[in-house]
Amino acid sequence: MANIKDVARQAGVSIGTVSHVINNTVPVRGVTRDRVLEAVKELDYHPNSVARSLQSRRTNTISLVLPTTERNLEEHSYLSELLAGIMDESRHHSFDLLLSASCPETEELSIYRRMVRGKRVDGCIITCTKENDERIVYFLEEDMPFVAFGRSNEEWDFPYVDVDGKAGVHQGVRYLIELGHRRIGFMGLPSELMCSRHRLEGYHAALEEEGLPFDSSLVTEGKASQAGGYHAMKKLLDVEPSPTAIMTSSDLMALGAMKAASEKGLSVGGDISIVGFDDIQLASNYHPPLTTIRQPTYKIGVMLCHMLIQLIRGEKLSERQIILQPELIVRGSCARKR
Amino acid sequence: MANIKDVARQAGVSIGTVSHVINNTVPVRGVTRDRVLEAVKELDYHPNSVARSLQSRRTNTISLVLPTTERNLEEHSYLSELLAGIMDESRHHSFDLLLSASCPETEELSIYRRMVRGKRVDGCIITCTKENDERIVYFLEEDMPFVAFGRSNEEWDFPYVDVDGKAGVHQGVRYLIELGHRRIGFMGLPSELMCSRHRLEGYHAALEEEGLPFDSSLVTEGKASQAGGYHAMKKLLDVEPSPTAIMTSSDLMALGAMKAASEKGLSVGGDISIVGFDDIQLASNYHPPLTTIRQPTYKIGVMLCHMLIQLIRGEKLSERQIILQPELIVRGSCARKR
DNA sequence: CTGTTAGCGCGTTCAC
DNA sequence: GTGAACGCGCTAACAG
Repeated sequence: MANIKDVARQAGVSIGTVSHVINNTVPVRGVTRDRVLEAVKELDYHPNSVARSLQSRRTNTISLVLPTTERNLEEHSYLSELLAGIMDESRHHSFDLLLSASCPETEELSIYRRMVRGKRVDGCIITCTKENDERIVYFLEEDMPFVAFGRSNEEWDFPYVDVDGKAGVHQGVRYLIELGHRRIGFMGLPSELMCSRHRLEGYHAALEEEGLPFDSSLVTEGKASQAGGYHAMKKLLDVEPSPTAIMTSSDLMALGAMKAASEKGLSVGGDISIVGFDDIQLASNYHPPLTTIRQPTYKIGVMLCHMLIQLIRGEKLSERQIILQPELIVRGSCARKR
Repeated sequence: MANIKDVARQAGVSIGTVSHVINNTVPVRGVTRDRVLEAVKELDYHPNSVARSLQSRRTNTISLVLPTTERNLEEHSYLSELLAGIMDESRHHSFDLLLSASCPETEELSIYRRMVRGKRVDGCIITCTKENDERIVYFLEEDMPFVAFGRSNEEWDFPYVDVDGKAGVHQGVRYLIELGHRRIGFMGLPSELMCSRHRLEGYHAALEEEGLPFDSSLVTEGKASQAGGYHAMKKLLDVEPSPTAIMTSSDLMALGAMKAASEKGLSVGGDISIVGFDDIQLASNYHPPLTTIRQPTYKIGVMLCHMLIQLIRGEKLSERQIILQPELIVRGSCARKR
């Protein structure tokens, strides 16, 4: 396989000259230039990206790490859209994407250490932020460019994009209240997740705003999967008096909840109302179509990636912390209380 | 950031020795060894993977390229499970995964060229194979290790894992026939995809086996998305006399079809029967639960990755071509014809 | 056992 | 404008 030396020999010039014409780093005389270009074509020469990285100390690669607890990605229901956004944007800037999942067995930070200290990537994107998130501490310590999908400790200054989950849930619950519901259940996420708290706050805020009492037996905590929603729903339906409406924390949970409700003979969007969160592709095509809180997931992916690349390039971010407002999408899974 | 030289200085040994203790390439005396290890710890030294790659001509990275036509990954409904399988297996072998999507705008092969000639990765996984697939030709020409999820031209010898789509569809259609259906529609995929043909063959084979006539107005071709299934279903329901059962080529299509049927006032699993293909997570949790042909997607991901890594390591594959048998999973979306 | 040295392929001064 | 030489951080071959 041809390297820069071969091209130089073939073109009858020196290595330096080849490098210059390839990278447009110094003007080269037309004739010489053409000779080089021709040699490049003839030999089908492509610069060795590894050697380039070694020299330039830049890999042109970013890393996305999914915190995974199970042997599947189901909980990351927004993944395909987020990925699409990240990939489109990174390709647009000629960056590659290294995808990893932290596994249950090995210590989570070890994977980052390998990436960061091993100079495997120029920057990282993380999701599912927690309070006192050790990944953030690590990146900050190491001065590694990164952006997070989600907030963490308020006193920390780091770049992130997040959705105002509190406002989103607030909207959803208020909508349910407007429909006449008084006993409204809430399906939360694992409490270590920051977004879990924000969404719970939204639930509290909406109840308070409307002067409704808080009943802890109407609140569950579980994974953002269908299984999670299914089990949570079973629990909520056993409460007496049982809720007539449920605010969930993810569309997948909502689908699981719908299943549990159907199995109990309840008609969703009739006997019981359910609101999702995310607005994944499926939501609008479900039966009944899911009323949900929309997150612009694709766009978030684009933003995250764009911010990270700016960071890597040493450019200043116009906004270091971005909080997007989600939007209530009314479809068919909710009904006026009867 | 510390490099091998710093460690050597700190430990009072030469860089060669440091390299040896790190890589266990040559036995080193206990005392020296310990001194080195201590220095490594003190400086929090991690070998620079780029430099390593340059030297070893191995990147320990594999690449998965998704052929994407749209700005999202919806058609790759099996993606999250396939990815999970690939990631688990690659991590298990300490390989990283570089994820790319070919975009509509740029020529598809250019992305591979950059990967292959630029020595960016040690091997590739491709999906959605076609006839005369130019990616396969390229990898073969370049002698680049790769495995495909799907077959291509029969005369080509390359490693792949595939599912016997013909047998799968055959099973599904036979099942529908056994339920008494006589007018059975088939939703195919874009015809350039190899799996599209195999599945269509299964449809033909089943009809023939049972002596049922083929009616081309009952066959559609479209994307493996909900939208694709939705539109296909609308078309099929307009045919006179309309089909009482539909065999689809993907679960997502089936869900879209179910939506279209519901909108027409048809009850799925009652008035009309629908069979999916894939058995994604959602299938069993849908309402009604989807009868489908199961592909072991996670396992396929593991196998693909494992084969590729064996190839990269120069090991012999026990099986170069693997065709898995799919399995009919009977759930609630089909009923006896009435 | 340990140290020295020559590349891996490329970008980049600095002379010419 | 162009070319020679050095160095990025590491491994491997060879000497000691």
